[in-house]
Amino acid sequence: MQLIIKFIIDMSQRVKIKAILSSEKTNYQATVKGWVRTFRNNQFIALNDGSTNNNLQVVVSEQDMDPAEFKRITRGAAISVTGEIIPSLGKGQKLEMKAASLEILGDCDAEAYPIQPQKQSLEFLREIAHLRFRTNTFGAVFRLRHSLAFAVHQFFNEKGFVYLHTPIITASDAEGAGEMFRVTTLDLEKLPRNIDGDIDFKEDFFGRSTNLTVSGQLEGELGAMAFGDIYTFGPTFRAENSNTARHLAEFWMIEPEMAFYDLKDNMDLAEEFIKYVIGYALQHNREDLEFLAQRLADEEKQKPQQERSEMGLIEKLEFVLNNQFERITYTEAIDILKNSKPNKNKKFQYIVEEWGTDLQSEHERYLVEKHFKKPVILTDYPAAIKSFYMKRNDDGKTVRAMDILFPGIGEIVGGSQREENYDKLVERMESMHVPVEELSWYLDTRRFGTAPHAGFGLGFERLVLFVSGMTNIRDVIPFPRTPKNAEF
RNA sequence: GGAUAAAUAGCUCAACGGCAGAGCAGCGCCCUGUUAAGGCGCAGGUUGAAAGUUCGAAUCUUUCUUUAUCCGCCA
Repeated sequence: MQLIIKFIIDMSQRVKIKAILSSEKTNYQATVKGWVRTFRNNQFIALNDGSTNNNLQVVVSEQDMDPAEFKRITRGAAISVTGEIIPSLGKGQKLEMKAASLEILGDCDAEAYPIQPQKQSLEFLREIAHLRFRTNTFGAVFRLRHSLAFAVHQFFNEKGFVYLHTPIITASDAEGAGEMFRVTTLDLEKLPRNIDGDIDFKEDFFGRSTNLTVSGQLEGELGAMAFGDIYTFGPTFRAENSNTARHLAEFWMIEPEMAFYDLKDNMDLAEEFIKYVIGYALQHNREDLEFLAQRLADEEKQKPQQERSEMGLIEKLEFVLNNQFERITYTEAIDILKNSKPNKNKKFQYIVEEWGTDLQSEHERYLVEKHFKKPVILTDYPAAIKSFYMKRNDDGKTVRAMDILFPGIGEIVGGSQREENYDKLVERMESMHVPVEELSWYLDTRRFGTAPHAGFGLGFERLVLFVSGMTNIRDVIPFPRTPKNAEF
């Protein structure tokens, strides 16, 4: 607060529009710099500088200006204005700036500028992702994204976690988390071959085959075995040909890994974490959320009655904050689904019949959106459908896995307690054809002072998707990478 | 990877076998305390691409491209 006041007093400094609008103060000189959103009535400039979704109304007088200069005040132009902040003479805003001097910093050809003061489709704006930040919707989304990222670090920092940077380039392709992108400096026109005719990766940059990471978990576990609690937060790459509104080829994942945690501790942390960052956004991004809530409400009006959601965006976020996530086992979920109406009426595309099959999206959605109507943590999945590193339960059939399912998003968190017993882990790897030799460094944690531990992965964009109320994951990352798309 | 749908002016859409249109944006003029300002006028098109059916195709058929939605993979 002190900083803001200092900026206001020092009139030679540029002041952020957010600081001006959030203060009651009037009758002082200030300089603002930003981009013209609209220019109404040859008199009123709606100026936005990205600090807030709200614009500052700048009042200019045509008579006081050089006509050539005046014509350059166009939608999209970057300008610097110095003037007095006064109580607005018109309705619709409390404050406005009476311009004393105005400088065009950067012209904007209004005819060629694709951002227009009307509803533009999200698909079109996605094609001009380099300019879409300048719209209200994307301004709100990406300020929100920033806040959520900041809250992630703050949460873990407050809890004493160490932020560990796990590698982006990795030589292990044994994690089974998905198809990988190859990293190479080999000349694709002239690939070196060994005696057997295979590609000779000894000639490659790292002297071996390398890929982009699909998960920092295995390296994260190494850190947890020293620091106790660590988290990673970095880009993750999956070369899956996934064409959905909730998959990206390049996305940001948060992966905490905690020594001495069991599955319950893991769930408790995940729930506390999600609630913390949502709470942070509610507290710090009220205006952006209110704008996004309105946008969502307008969108909902277009839908048929039964498809509309019962809660508004902010209401939905507060509901998540104030209610316990439902915790049930896979086995309980199967029972609920078996006895559910859509299963009995054969409304499900995939009818739930026996224990052991993986749940389909429609089943997850039924549990979350119809049955419990809140986030659900599913635990203790059949071992056969989960990864090699998950700890086996005493029943021999299930593993200590947990997936957190969110309405509209599906799986937002996937995690587990890890198998800390060397022999059991190796046995499991062998039966799942995971190359034991290649992961000897990972197995060393189980050889030297192994300890119970657990962790999870949270898809950051899926979190932003949920909090922003957007529906396509491509609209919550600045420059989405998806199959057949790596523009910008 | 599979299924379905869509593609018309810069943008958002209409025309659904018979002359391709509106709103917004742009340009010109007018108005001047506006609120995605308003008024009058002008300009803007190889209807995603290619082929076919037809007297006639934006409209029907086929192929391709791109996009969206759903499913699969998953965070």
